[in-house]
Amino acid sequence: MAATSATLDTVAALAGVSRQTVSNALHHPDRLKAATRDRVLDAVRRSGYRPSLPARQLATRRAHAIAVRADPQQDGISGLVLDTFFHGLAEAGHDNGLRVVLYPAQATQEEEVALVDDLLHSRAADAVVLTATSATDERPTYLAATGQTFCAFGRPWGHADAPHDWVDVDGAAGTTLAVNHALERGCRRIAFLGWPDDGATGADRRRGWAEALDAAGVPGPRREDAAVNFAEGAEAAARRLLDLPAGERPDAIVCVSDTLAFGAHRAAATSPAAGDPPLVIGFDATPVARALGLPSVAQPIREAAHACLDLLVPRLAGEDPPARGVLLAPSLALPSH
Amino acid sequence: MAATSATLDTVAALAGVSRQTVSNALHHPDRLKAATRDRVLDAVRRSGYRPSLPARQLATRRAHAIAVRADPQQDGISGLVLDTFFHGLAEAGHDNGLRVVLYPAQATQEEEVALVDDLLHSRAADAVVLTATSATDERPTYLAATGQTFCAFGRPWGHADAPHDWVDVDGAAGTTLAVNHALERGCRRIAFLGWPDDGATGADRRRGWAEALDAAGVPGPRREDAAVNFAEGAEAAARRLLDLPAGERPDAIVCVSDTLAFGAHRAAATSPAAGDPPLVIGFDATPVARALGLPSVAQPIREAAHACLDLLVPRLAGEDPPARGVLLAPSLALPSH
DNA sequence: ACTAGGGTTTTGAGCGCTCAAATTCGAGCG
DNA sequence: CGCTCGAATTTGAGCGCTCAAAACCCTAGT
Repeated sequence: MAATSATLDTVAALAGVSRQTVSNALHHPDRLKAATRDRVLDAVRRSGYRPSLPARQLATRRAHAIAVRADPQQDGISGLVLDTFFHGLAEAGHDNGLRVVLYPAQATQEEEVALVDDLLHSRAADAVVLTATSATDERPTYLAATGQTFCAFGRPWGHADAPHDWVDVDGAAGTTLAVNHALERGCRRIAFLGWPDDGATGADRRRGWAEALDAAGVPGPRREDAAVNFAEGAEAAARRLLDLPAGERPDAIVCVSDTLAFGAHRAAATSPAAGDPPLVIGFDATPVARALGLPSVAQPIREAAHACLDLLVPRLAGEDPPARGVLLAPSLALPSH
Repeated sequence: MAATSATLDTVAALAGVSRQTVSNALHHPDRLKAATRDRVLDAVRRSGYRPSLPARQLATRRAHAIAVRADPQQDGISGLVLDTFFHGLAEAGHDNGLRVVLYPAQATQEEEVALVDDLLHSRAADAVVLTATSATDERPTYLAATGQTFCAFGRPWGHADAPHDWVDVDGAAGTTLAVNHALERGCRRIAFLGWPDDGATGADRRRGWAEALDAAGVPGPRREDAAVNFAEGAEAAARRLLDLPAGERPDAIVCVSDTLAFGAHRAAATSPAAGDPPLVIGFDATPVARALGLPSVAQPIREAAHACLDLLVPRLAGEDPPARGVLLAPSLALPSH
């Protein structure tokens, strides 16, 4: 309508009240007499007023935004998880009046920390959501030390009771689900196909497998093998398992990722079949697992994003959130038919 | 250092100059005498000064940010494309002093347009990058009509010479690459597996296939079939092609997506092999294609993101960008071994 | 009628920056 | 040696909002 967009003063003049009254009508309607409020809100409508975010940011000294890292790329079959996380964040942020700003991943941790520091100090964001955390990650330590507000997606593996907020998915619970599913399907020799490195995430998932077998009191030797997230390697590793003598040949393979499950599936399909092909179970419920018809552990990514905001929102309001860390339970995605 | 963070005035006092001189040292170093500039910059360093983004936004009436939609989810095997696009945007934005803010996809186009309108008017962003555009998309029309600054990732299919900036990947060129690769490998009966709908993107890719065959002057009947982005359907469709009599059976299948390629690959593997299995070529170069060892057309997503900014940056500066639309050439990703 | 007292509304003072206009400085020239 | 002119720097004003405190207005109590 107007040549230049409406401001509080414009609306105030239109409604015959003061600037502050308009602000109150918008943010503290209870402070106003009903008649005034309605009159003002009507003026707001007629003028097409839109509050200026920058002005609000400046006055309140808050960005009303959170930052999250944009990863350059995701290897392996498990992509698209981050997409979902971003959307969840944007959605939950929107519900809380927080925008989500992306920052590009940097080559080194130092650069990244500097960039985050900058975002926070220049008031482009009030808090950061850290993704892709690992045991050797310096970022949480630094951010915590400098008193920044943040929430990590990933447990503070290295530092057991690190003093910061985090959200994670219970990997062990996921593999336990997988094992129990295999048991229900009548499998008894349930092998594990993991990652060769000793990363915390992989160890956690392996533990869930081992504990589930313990709990079920399954006898017999326990087989496992490992490969990096690469289909060929996984296929070879799975084949080693399947080439075991008939009595020891696994009838199920619980995999630490869908990439490995993909490899295992190929091995199973081409293995000199002695009876039924083994049940292969993946992790991450990617479209690949779905396409192959493999069961796969599904992480509640959207919920994780919302959980991050549930921690961050009170924190930004100066209150303590209900918990320091949130551990979410995954589910098992079964093939649709 | 300081209890409250440094501002221009803090630094100015420290360096014994005025506020504006500090600002100039930062943004227009040429306006200052070298000695002054150095002295000021030193003071900036010592004070740990960080410019306040909101203050700058308010004064310049620009957000120095662009908005992009966070999709709830991507169906099919082609995920991760968006991840890469986001990262490219964040990266290119960072290089141009623009932040990237995410907005959650809305249920309806009206809601989405309203949200975008809000972002732009509240000065949370100066421009929008539209993704997932289609022929029936009202968003470009509306944004153009209201004079908003934006760039679409996807050609303005419906409206041939729509008056807005866009970036897209040349799908026809991609399938042409695929056909030529198949020809080089000695294939002569090159079929096409497309989508059943008459979407512009699918039609474009199909055209590339047809034209490449024309150009090569390949004789014989031209076979094609279609399926939605779903592995089972694709497998069935591919099987129909492969069940053709020996002389007509395709020796290569160019697919409109990796999801379809995946299905075709399965059909090829189980088909009553008459000679060599057919060459299956996918589209999008997802990890699945890589894992299966299929060639696949790779879209230059990162470049597309950068191209969007190359259009938007001049536009935001009030100049005309070098071109209205940018059509990027894809490449063919061959299996690594 | 007169004044507390509460609820309602307005005023004043910035938040930290950038623009434009005004001022000061310093050399070059007659 | 004063004067002009351009370069270097400063000043003033304001971007549009929120906070706190002040001013206002009414109703109830005596």
